Amino acid sequence: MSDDRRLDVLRAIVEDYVLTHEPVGSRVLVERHALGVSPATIRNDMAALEEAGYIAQPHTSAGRIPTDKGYRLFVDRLSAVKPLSAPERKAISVFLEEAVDLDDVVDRAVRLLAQLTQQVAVVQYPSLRRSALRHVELVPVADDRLLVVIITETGRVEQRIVEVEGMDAERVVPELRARLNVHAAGRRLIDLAAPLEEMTAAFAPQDQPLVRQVVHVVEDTLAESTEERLVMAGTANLARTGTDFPGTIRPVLEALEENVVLLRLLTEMAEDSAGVAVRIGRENQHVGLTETSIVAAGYGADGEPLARIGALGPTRMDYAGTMASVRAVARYLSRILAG
Amino acid sequence: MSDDRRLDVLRAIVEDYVLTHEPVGSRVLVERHALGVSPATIRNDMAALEEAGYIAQPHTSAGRIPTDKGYRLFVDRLSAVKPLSAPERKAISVFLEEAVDLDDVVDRAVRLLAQLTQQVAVVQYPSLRRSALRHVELVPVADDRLLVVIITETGRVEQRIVEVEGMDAERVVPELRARLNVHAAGRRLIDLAAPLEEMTAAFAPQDQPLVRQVVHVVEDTLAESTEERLVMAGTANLARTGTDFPGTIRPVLEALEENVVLLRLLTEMAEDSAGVAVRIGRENQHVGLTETSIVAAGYGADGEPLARIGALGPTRMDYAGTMASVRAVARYLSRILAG
DNA sequence: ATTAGCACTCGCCGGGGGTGAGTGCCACCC
DNA sequence: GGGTGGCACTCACCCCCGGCGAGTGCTAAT
Repeated sequence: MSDDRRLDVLRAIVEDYVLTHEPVGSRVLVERHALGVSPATIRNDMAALEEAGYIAQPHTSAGRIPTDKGYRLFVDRLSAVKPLSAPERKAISVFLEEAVDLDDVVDRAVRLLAQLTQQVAVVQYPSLRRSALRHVELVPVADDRLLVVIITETGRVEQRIVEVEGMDAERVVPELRARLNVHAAGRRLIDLAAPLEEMTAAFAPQDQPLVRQVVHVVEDTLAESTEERLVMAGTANLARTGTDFPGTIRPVLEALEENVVLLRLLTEMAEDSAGVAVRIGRENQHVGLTETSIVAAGYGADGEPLARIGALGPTRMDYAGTMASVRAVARYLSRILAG
Repeated sequence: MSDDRRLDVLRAIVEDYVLTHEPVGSRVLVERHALGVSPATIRNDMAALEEAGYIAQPHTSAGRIPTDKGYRLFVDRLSAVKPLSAPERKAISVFLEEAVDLDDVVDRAVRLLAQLTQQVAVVQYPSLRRSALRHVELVPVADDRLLVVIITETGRVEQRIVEVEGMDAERVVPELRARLNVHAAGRRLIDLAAPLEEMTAAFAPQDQPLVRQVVHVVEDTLAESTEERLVMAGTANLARTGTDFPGTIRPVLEALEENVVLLRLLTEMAEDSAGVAVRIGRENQHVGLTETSIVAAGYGADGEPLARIGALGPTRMDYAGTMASVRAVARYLSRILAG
């Protein structure tokens, strides 16, 4: 028995099932794919594939459907990411380039991805952690309140308000603003700690509390909060076919509202050689997502991605197409942000 | 025939139907409500109510369900907004007061409302249009790029980047920053036009393009873009019962993704005397929302609301409870933002 | 190793009768 | 004239059942 043919059979089953949403039997398999053998032979292969856990039967007299394990093998070894056509790539590029600012870029990217994949699309905001600082601005807005505005190389602006008692705005703030920008400009968070510590030491003792507070806020803002923002589009695609999920899509929607869950998932996902990561069905431990698959890719600088984008849909999805779209959008997003 | 009793019957039908999600017949009506007459009498009343268009029969041998018109009468004349209990109010207040900044307030409010109503909750960000300006900050970030940061009385911070050729940052920007803050501080958009025009005229002719551009951005930012932000929670509640919507919830989810549609809807809705506005079923022209009702209320200053919040669910919803929750959250939101 | 043949399983579909909730109407009562 | 009991009627829902057919696993032959 040929192992190659068995894999061909698995590939054919996945492709047919994704297309038709119906269990696929041995006869249609030989009709639709040039397998060169009879249905009986296929049946033997299918029995072996089922034994190995790659496919399953919904009930006795039905065809086979792929298991999570079957999809995994398909994704890892049987499917090639099919590149998009030139016009498609052109359309993506043009659409994204029309964006007027970062929010618009992200918004367009997520809608585009939802449209392309016909799945739920998720875009994580560029992470400040790995993004270099461009400018810090301090604005006193009341006797005891100081607004800290942080501008990054990616064009992102974050603001925080710190409350400080007995602040001498006239004297300290301009100096702090100047020093901060000298020490911070162009640096990434990871390179900031030492220079800022040095800078703090240079201030007079009575000003140190204020300085420390501001430094803390700058570091804090870059480190945490902004990594947590993401936008989503295409949730309506979940309701496309009633048969896609057992019962309701409620648990999926609930999981999607937990941004924390999604963010953890995205950051956990390691990319393979093609730059795309895939989680299939129960590989997602989260209870609401055991019937879904997620395709994700990083964007930003090539070596070290700033953030990730992803597409989420039923395990029975067009992996090749989805992976191609996710990768393409991630690449154009990187290009836009770099330019 | 007593008109009062007919209205009692309608109220009883709405209440039972909302509770059971099943067409309600004459017998259960007299069993569950102290109507004091026999089922036969109720049947006559029901025939009259159906004739008048307030209720309908799904099929010949079924009970009655309310029509949109029936819900409308119920909301307008038959239901009192039932105030929340003291512990409930306390919990709302405490939960919202724990918020650390505006984003957090809005996020907590929307989740809270979704939880309370078991519907989809929507919160519109406080509108800058009616919010007074606190401070404008100008930050040159490159030779030809100027960052404009706008801070409002509600603590909102908006930023825009304007591109200007041949900007003399050293000279003009500080002056413009100073003048802007003198002329704009504490004013609402509606009061800004004249002072800004005057201010612009005071600048040297060669600086006018820059000044006009910045003024334009300030006015623009306050007028439009920021009114368009809203957050949503509880979409999973749409999938609670499969029977709530004919077929799928897909059109509803699609409509909900069109923020523009929701924003228009919210701003169109006029509040009644109780401070709550209700749109029922087909009163929402938007095609995806003809099977849903929306309960909305403004928040912010009492006279002139800054923005609106709303709860959206199937027309068959608990109007009294939803209206109470929406009103309560709106009030506490107003209080938090004022404090 | 592959294949044709064959018996077997079992989900799906359509038809049909029974059931019961609910109605509309009519005659009657106060 | 409004309210009521009685009654025939309608019709969605449920369950049962038999036929159908897709698909399988097994076996024997090539």
